[in-house]
Amino acid sequence: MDNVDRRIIKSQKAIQSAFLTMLIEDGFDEISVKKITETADVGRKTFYLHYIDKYDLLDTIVNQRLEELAEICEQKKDKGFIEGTIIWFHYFEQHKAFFSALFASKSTVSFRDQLLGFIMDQLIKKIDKSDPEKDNEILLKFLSMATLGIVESYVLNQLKGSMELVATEVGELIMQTISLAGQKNSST
Amino acid sequence: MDNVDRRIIKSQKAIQSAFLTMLIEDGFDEISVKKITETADVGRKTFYLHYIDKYDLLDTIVNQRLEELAEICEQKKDKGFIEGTIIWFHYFEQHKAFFSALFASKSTVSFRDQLLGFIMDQLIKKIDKSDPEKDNEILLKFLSMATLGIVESYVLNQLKGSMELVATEVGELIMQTISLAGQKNSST
DNA sequence: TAGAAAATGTGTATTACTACACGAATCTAA
DNA sequence: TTAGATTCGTGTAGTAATACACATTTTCTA
Repeated sequence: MDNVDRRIIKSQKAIQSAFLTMLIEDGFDEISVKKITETADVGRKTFYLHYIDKYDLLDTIVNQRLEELAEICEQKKDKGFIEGTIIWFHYFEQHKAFFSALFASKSTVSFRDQLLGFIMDQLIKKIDKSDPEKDNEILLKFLSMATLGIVESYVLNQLKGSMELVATEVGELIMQTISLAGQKNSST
Repeated sequence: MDNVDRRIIKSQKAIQSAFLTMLIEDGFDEISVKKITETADVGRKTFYLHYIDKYDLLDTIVNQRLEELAEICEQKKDKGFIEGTIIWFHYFEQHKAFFSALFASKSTVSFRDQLLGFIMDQLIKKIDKSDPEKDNEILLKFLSMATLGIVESYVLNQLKGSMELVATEVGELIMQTISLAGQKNSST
C-alpha cells in the first residue's frame, strides 16, 4: 500500500492546517474540535476517524515535528556539541510560534513529556560518545530537564541573548557537565 | 435539500479552479481532463461524475459568469444605455483573461453561442422598452452580432480606445440604430 | 448553584470519491 | 502508413466522508 487514499491526505491536511492556525492565533486551550472541523471544512465525524481528540491530534503533530528535527540532527551529527546545539535552537527559532503556544498552555502536559523524551534521546547519543561504558540516568535526566527549561524560556522570549549566544552557552554547559561527570566516574 | 454535500462543493471548486488556471495560462486547447484532475488533486473519475467533458465544464462556468453579469445588469437596469454598456464592458474588462482565452480558441464554438444568446437576451429588454410593439428579430440579431464582435475585439486588445470610450461609442451606436429602426417602423 | 447552552463522542445509513483496469479513440513520430 | 504512446470514457468494488441524530459531558451565566 504505497498509495494512500487521497481523501485521507486531504482530510488530515485540512485538519492539521486549521489546527495550527488556531493554535498560533488563539492558543491551545481555546481550540475545540468543533471549531477545527468548521475551519477545516470537514465533518466533525471525519475528525474522529483520524484522531481521538485534540490532544491526540497535538501528539501527532508534535511527533511529526520532532521526527523532522531528529532527521535534521541525524544529517549533521558529526558537527560537535556547539554546532549541534545551535541546530536545535535554530529549529525552535523557526517554529517559535508553534512551541510557544504549547508551552503557554497548561493542558499540554504530554507535549512536555514528548519533548523531554526527545531531548533525552538526543543527549544519550552524545553522552555515549563521550563515555560509552556508563548509562548515567541521573546525569541524563538532569541535563535533559535543564535543556528543556532553557528551550521553554527561549521560545517564550524570556531570555535576553541571541539564539547563537544561548545555544552556545547551553552547549558548553552540557559539555562541561558531561566531562565533569566523566572524571568523577573514572576516578571511582 | 438546502444542504449540498460538502464533498460535491469541494470537488467542483477544485476542478473549476484548476481549469481556470490552466485556461488562462495555457489556453483551452492545451487542456486535457487528465491534467485538470491532476492539478485539482482529484480522481479522474470524479471529473466525469460532475461533467461530461471539458466542453461541458466550460459551458457550466460560462453560464455561471453570464448569470453573474445578468445579475449585475439587473441591479442597475434603470441606468440608461451608455451606463449600461459601460457596466458590460467593465465586467469583460475584469474577466479579460478568461474571455480572451475563450475567444482565442477555435474549439469554443458553444461559448460564442452562449454569449450571443446572452447579448440578445439583454438587448431584447432594451428594445422592448423603446418599441414594445415590435419584435424585430433582424434588428436584434444585427445588433447582437455587432456587439459580440466588439466584445471580442476589445477582450483581445484589438481596439485602441479606453474601455469607457469603446463602451460609450457602442452604447450610442446601439441607441441610434434602435431609434432609427423605430422611426422607420412607425412611418409605415 | 441550578439550569440553559454548547461541545463532545458515538452510531447509522447513505453517498461521493477512490484506485484500478479496460478497450477505444486520438495523437506522435519513424 | 504504421506502430507506440497517451488520453479518453466507462465499469467495478471498496472505502472515506457525509448528514443527522442521540446521550453525555463540559462550559457558561443568571
